[in-house]
Amino acid sequence: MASERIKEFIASSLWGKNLTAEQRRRVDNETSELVASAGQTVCHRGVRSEYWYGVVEGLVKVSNVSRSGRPTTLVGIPAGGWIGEGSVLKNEIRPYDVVALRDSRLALVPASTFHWLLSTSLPFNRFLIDQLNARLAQFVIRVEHSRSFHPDRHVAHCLAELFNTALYPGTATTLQISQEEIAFLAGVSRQLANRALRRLEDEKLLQVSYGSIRIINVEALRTFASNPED
DNA sequence: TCATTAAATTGTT
DNA sequence: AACAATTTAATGA
Repeated sequence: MASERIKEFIASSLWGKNLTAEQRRRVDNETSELVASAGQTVCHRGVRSEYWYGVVEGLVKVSNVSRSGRPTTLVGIPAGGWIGEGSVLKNEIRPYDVVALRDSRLALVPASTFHWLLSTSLPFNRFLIDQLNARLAQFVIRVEHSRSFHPDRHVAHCLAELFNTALYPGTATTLQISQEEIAFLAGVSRQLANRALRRLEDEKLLQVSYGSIRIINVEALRTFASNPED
């Protein structure tokens, strides 16, 4: 049985709020909670995907360590976001690690519950389509950026995605994250991330401080990512 | 509460 | 990648 905290999280989530009372009762019953401390791997690569994860508070990343030991972060998920539906849908071995970037609280929806929702709830399906579509758009833009070397734009885009209110309604304007992690997230060097952040601060799009950033204008950040004035 | 030290993060080459 | 500078957290008087 989920804690009050988790119940509230589900009830206010983009898909949970549209379930019937009966459906929500079942989800509440079957969802569990996981508290992860900073740096902890929530779910290891190579394990069969048993859960769909919701980020109640904190920040997690989906990452991969190459054979040569180089870490690559594919996507960051702040509070309010959901992750892991791809593997649960395909019932496959999880291809990536899910790691907590700082102390985080997660909601664990079992794969069986997930599939039941998929076959009974139209709003749930709608949410999944929106989520997958948003991810697709995110990666399409990334491919575009990877072909033209514009690290400032790219970092701006990655940050804007992190503050995407359509995907992560719970995200506050301030996020605790180091510049090093932002660099991993954007797939650029720390130097470039540092340079981009100060450029974006100059443009009054965000404010950087020790170990955290505050977004001042998400829309402008998005615009900057696609329409730089340089 | 304050000073000292270690650890984390940032700035620079 | 390496190093220096800065900020925060932890410790103990």
